[in-house]
Amino acid sequence: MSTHEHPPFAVAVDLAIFTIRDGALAVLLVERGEEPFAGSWALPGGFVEPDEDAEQAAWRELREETGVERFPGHLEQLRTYSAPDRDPRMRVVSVAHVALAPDLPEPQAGTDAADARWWVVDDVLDAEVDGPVLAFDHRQILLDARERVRAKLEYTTLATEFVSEPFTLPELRRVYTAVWGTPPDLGNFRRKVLGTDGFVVPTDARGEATEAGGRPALLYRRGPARTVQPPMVRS
Amino acid sequence: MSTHEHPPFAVAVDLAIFTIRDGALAVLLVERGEEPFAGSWALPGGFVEPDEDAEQAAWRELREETGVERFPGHLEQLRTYSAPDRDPRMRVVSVAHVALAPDLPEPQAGTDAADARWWVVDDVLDAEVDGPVLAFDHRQILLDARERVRAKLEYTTLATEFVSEPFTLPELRRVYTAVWGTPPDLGNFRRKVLGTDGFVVPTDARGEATEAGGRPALLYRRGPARTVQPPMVRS
DNA sequence: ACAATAGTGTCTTTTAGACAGTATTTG
DNA sequence: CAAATACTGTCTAAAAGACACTATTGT
Repeated sequence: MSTHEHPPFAVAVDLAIFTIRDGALAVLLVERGEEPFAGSWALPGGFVEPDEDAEQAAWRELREETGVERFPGHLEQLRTYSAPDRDPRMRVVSVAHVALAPDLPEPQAGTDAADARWWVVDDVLDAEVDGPVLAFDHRQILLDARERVRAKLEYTTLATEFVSEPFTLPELRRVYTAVWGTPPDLGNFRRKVLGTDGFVVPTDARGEATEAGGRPALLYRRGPARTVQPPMVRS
Repeated sequence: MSTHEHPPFAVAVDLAIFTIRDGALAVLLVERGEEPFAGSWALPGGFVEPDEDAEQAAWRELREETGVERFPGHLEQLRTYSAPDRDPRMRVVSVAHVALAPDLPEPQAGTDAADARWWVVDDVLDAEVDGPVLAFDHRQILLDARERVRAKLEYTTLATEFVSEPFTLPELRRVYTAVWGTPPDLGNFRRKVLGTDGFVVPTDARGEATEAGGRPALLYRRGPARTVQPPMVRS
């Protein structure tokens, strides 16, 4: 490869930050205050600085956009989007990331963002009407990010990153229900989670019953296992 | 995000091009003729041009490096490597890709490359001695690429991209043997492949017996299925 | 007691693991 | 015929699917 004539690019990170809110998978979007796409909604993101790699930039943006000092969840690279015309201002290559976390506080609007809020993902992607218009290629990024999360719940223990410790199995099951859109069978779900070594580790405590009554659930913490084999299957 | 002060990056693609040669998984490497890492071996790659995205750049490099007009296999993005010091000359972000193909001709050395040849992947990554030294972070890229291929053979029909049509089931089984390092059980392998709708489609022809004799195998073509569910498992 | 939620047990079906056997070719 | 390779069948074990049942809480 030649060391000459490599055109300059800007390199950015974009983040699909997911959480579970009110039993649904939600994503953090910011309303753009400037052209292009002023008034549209976008995934939070920013440029990679000279002394950091894409992952460090993503962690930094994660703290800035959520207003949390130490982000409590999981972050991983999704893929890179590099269509020449994806940003009309200039050539920007974006290294998209997926982040998961237990319920986070309402976000702070950033300096360039008119507003920032959680959206129900299915309302953004699947709604016939009323969904926000997403800027740039962020609709595609969000589609890919949702599919990544759906797939990873099958063969990893990632679902535990959506709940704060300690947690109950019904809580964990609600994560699957929210992400997959349909609840896994109760008994089979418990059998799979408890039968997978290191998925969850029991505590000797139990949670509280709701106002309406009902048996309090046992509390668990995340186990050391990262994969589930054979995978849990979506029907 | 600010539209000001985004430092210039070069954006490159690097390719882990895999094929099966003599029953082993092989990867194409080029010997570097220039500093840095002159004399080391590297994954083929090049810079992304102003009017193309990373995938187009990867297809272009694929044709250039293999010397093939229409590359016959599969290409997908792996992940992006962006450590600030990964290239000592300047800031280069690399969008790595994985390519698979049936046996390709011996490669042509490119303009900057002193030499180019196929290497057995395990000799490059696992050998205690004698393995080539890989330039930049290409050892890590190759490790990630091999793991991607190993994993994808489990839950996709990608193995068929390693053989040319028409092919036999014993040929296809040798692909799994090469990639996983251990042969899947004969009967169970056939049951799984033939029992997965659209994995392979039979032809009415059969192949030729070897010189040493033996029953000729039936010939198949790739089917429309892209995923295998439940997955084929490595023991 | 009843509603609500958590948790257990069990029967059936599907699939993988292991491995023995049969079939068809060349020399 | 033997050697070599391709292919089939079968028994067992593991796991998932479906679904009924028991347990513990609040009002």
